[in-house]
Amino acid sequence: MIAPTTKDLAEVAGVSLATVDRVLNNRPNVSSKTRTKVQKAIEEIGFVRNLAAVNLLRNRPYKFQFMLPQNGDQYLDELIHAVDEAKNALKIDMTVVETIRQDMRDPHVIANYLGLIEASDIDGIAIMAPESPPVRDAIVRLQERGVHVVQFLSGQENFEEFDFVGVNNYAAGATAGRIVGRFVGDTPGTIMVIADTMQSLDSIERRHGFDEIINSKFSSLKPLPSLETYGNTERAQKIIKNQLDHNADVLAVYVISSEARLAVESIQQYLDLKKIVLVVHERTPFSVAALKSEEVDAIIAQNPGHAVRSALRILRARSEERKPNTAQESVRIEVLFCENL
Amino acid sequence: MIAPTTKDLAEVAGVSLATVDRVLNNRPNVSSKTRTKVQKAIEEIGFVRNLAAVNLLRNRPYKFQFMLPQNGDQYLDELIHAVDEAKNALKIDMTVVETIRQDMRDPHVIANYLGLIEASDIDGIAIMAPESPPVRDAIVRLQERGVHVVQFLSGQENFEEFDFVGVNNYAAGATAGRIVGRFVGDTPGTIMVIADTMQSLDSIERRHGFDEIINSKFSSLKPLPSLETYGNTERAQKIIKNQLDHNADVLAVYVISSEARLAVESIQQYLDLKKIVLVVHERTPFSVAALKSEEVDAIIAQNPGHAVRSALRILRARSEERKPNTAQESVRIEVLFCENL
DNA sequence: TAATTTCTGAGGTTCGTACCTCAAATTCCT
DNA sequence: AGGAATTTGAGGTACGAACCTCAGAAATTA
Repeated sequence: MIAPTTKDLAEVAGVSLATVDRVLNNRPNVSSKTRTKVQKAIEEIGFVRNLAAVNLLRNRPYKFQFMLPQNGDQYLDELIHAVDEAKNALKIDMTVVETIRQDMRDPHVIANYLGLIEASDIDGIAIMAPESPPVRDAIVRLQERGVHVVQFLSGQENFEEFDFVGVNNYAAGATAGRIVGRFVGDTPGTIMVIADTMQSLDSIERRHGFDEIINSKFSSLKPLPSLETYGNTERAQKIIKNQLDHNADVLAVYVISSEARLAVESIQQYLDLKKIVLVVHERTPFSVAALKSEEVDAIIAQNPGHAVRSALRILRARSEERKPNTAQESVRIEVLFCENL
Repeated sequence: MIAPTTKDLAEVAGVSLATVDRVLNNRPNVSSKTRTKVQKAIEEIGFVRNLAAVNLLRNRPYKFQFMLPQNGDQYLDELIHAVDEAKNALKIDMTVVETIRQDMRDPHVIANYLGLIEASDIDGIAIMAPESPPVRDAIVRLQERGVHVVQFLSGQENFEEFDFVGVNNYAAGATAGRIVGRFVGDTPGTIMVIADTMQSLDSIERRHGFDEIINSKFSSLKPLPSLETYGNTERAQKIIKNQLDHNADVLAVYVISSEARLAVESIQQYLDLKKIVLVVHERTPFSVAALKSEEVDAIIAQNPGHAVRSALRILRARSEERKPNTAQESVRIEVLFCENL
């Protein structure tokens, strides 16, 4: 029942400890015959490296970074807080985490920063940056230099080849659609959709998922064209008012962006939030308060703490040349009402 | 930046390594003056045991048990599956997990089994057993014998003093109430509530939470008295039919138990599931299929994989004399629609 | 066959902590 | 002050894997 060691492995394989070591650590000068012999023995006795021993010998903490946006509102604060919590929890775990803030508006700045990172600086990085070709290339090169990368919450397209932590935004939008549809009931009317910007992949995917459900399941409802606030209150109010002037029958509002405050505070000027169905994304002090006061009807959220830990587990696994546990690492689309906060 | 070792600690405290060892491992024959000196040094330099070294030296896997019910349906299968998955994931982690099945109907059998466990047998156990005084006592004594215990999903009352993994059932019931209320809309009518048994604390708490929300927020709806199936199909059908005969205006059904199949299949005989609002607990193949076919409108779930990992992390932390990370270990009340499965 | 290259084995050291023994120093008690 | 009890120090071993060196065996080439 006791775990086999390299010594047992050597014995079973009929080779010396030195050879076992050469095979396990991919050192040169091993005949392919010997190599297979050892590998067969590994299978046979179910040998697994003793991580404690490896880490002890390593005697250097794993160093990971989180690259977060420079600008944001409450959801960004939540993320930063989640990273800080992880820092404390990982003190015992030979892991050092630091947060880097980047202006995400210019992909070249991001790509440039990534281009300067060497494997000797950090073991891995979790990147929350909008999709863009320069960033994508920088990530690929970064990985080639031996730095492990996790796409964090906001991903590059086609992330099969990268590790990704975050929700399926299409499904998140669809979930929002389901809730809006069911909560509104049978009354025909329109739905306002507000985003920070529709440039980002996240917003686009959420919008697609939302429309798909509304159109297929709740055809008495009509989603209006997306409004983009660009983080500007005046603009937000103007375009909202404009859309309302042309659509008197708005029954629901779906706020697509992760930061809901600006949008919600803007529509509040023109609509009675208690009379319409309002679905937003992400749990923040603002959205929670609005949910409790029943102005917001549901929050679609991805748990930042979970996401951060998940990213760290993946980076850790990659650094130790293990496969991440995929079952554990998928971030759930949470639906929050005021009862299950 | 490099982590301080016991050697550094000894130096700062102005004592020998042997004394540091005596303090760290609570050995006798240390003057209180010396003890405080060392403890102050620990604070000062922020010393933390190097877990890798401890585990290496320990050279024995942590052994944990999950005590699950003997009888159950699909949710039990999910739990067992989750434990099995954890087994594989933890091979690398010096952790051995085994599953024990117990007939949960007789508390004395459970208490008796727990009474035979010694700290030399296992390091910790996650117990999923209904509330009862003999079990409660057995757990207390088990802990006194040095075996770490986690209440798993189903807890003894007043679990402040015990570690508990699972959702707040009052809140889970309230969430179900919220969904039922919002999905039904304004039509007045009654709600059928079906449980396996109302003997268990879980069911009672869920029912309370459910009633609280329905009565306070959706007063046009009237929850009917709980029906108890006792896991018997014939009985279920009989009592359901009986209640329907006296209440023609059933608009919704809330299935309280973790195993929804029996109840849902029974009401299906008498009601068109697509016409009523149906909320059930726990994600199982059955409930997922029913959700997809839109017979079930929402699933309130606690993720078994998450719960299992959480229980194991707590047991591990306790075994290593660490504080569990409470933020991470709370199990969320998940709300599942067919879009966010 | 001899010279050369490639492979394998034996043995040592290191990481940080736990646990051990034994001697020496300090305190306590009469 | 003397003896006993308590407290402290010095030093060792062990855990499992990574990495090192060096000698010698085996295979390959000339």
